[in-house]
Amino acid sequence: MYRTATCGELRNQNAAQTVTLAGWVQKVRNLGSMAFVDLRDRYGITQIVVDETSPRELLDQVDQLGREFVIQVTGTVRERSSKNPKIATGEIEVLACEIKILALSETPPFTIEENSDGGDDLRMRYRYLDLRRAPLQHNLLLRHKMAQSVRRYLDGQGFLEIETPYLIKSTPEGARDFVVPSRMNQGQFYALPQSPQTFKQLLMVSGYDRYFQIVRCFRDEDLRADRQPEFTQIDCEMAFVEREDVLATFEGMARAMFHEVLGQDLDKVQFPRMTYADAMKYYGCDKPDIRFGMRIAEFSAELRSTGFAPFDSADYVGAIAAPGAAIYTRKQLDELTDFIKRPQIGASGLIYARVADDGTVKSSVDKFFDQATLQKWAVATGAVAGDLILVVAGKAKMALAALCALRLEMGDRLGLRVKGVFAPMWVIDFPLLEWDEETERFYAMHHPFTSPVMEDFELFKTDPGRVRANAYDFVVNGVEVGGGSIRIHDRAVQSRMFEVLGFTPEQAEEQFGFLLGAFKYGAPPHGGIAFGLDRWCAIFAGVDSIRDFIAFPKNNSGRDMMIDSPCEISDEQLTELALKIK
RNA sequence: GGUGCGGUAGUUCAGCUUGGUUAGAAUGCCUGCCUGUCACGCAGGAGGUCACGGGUUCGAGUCCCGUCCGCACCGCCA
Repeated sequence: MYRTATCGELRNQNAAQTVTLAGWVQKVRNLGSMAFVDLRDRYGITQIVVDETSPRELLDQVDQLGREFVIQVTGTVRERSSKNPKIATGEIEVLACEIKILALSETPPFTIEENSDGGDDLRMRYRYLDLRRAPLQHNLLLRHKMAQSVRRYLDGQGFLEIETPYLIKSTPEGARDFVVPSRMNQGQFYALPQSPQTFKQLLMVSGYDRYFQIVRCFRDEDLRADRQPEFTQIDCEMAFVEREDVLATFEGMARAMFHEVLGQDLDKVQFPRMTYADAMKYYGCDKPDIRFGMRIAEFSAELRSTGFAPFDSADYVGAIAAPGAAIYTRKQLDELTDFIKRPQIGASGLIYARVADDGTVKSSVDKFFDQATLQKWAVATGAVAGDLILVVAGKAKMALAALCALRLEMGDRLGLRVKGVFAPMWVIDFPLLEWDEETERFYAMHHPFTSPVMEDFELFKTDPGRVRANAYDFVVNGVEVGGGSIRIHDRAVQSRMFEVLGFTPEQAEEQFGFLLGAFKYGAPPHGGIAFGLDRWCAIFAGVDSIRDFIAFPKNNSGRDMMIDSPCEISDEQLTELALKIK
């Protein structure tokens, strides 16, 4: 037996017991005729001591230990004469009588501590060392708890966990596919699934009316802090349901997770619902952070022909009021101006107005607007004495994006985006279709299997862009954590959808014939949702990047820096696959 | 595809704006001393292709151009 206890469990009540511990050497503190060794495993750190009562060779042995050596220590638990309240085992130490080295270690390239001195690059290359650090272990533990919580809840609701294939078929819609060449079918390729979408719908046709899967999905698109080429979805589908059934079921799941994982019981009232149109209007994006107000007020119409060129020529003028920010200095305002003038946003400028203590409004454009007009700005944005009104004008898309970014920036600066506070919500009534200027055709905003809101069905003929989708996103603190829809289960509606998307019947048949075929044999009404597990973990931990919730993530350019992939393959492999690299 | 920031000791960084003696700090590492440490302490030591290539200059870590790499963002992500 390698150990009788872990490094995190011994307390005063274990005093006088003989124990054997095994773990990694965190630190050796050699004081001459006595020495301390911090022994670490994933449960904690226990102090090993060798003192004047110990045999001389034990002290010599301790002197030979290096960081990250794996050792096994047998000794007696005793109360410390000077305790350390900072660690759980700080009351006790183990007086060693035998130390065995199980494995040597080279000096690691960075410190294996709470706050490592290693940079991202290095930590990724030595991910197996990085994963020894407590913060990473806590992250993976959090992820484990979330996955368990999901399974418990959904199992309790009668959902079956069913696996779907990873080697499937490439489709042109949506994200780029990762493809896998087939050796047995030369010149042909599998694609890795962007999501198990069509398979879960087929499972509904097959009568498994409640399905879920915690499943890896693959998208060959550029990465971000919150986007990895392979990521994990909590993928769910239900039959014989309407939107309300889906929302209620998964609101329940979210509550269970908040309770079980974070110990937070959310308000009993239903999660707020907001239409896509309202989200865009008041928050400038489809995933608002509603932990704080500062809603966008539009006053495009009122400000036309006032002689102020940036407003007169703009097709949109909007503003937000930052509470208490009237004290902002010129320098801070310049920073905000630069912030929205960045090429990523591309606003041409920022107009500001301060609300003084007496309620008068003093703006950067006083020459063009009288006090009565400025007062209207204050009323529209809800600004009161001490607030700062920030106005952006320009093309609607850009101005709303700028106001959205500005709102979040001010939220951060004013400490309104409080860690540990969660504002879950549903965004509903997304547009079904999105017009693409480049290819001059409609694309499905969600995916081509999303059901339109039936009362909008007639608009298909006249104004397809205005058809709403029976789709919904689950948003927490400004992050899209999940999304889903009621699906089309009617062959005729599905055909109509493909038609609007510019598919010929032949193309539709070739790409999705299996689904259309299945719908011939009795497809129940169904709908579902998928949540991004990695993102949900990051949200719960209050950080922006999902990388530290994935054991072995990829870097910015999609590389695994540890195993060094992707990499070239041998000529033999290429020949076998009938592939040629040009 | 694009924008911004960065690349200097094992590691994290300073130095670059204003080019000029032997490139510094902290930490880690090594050696010695040390009986209650837990960021142990004290003394000493080793450790550098200043990412790579080109250019400007009497002279480049420092200025310019290109390349590569990392990070963040825009496009993209049904």
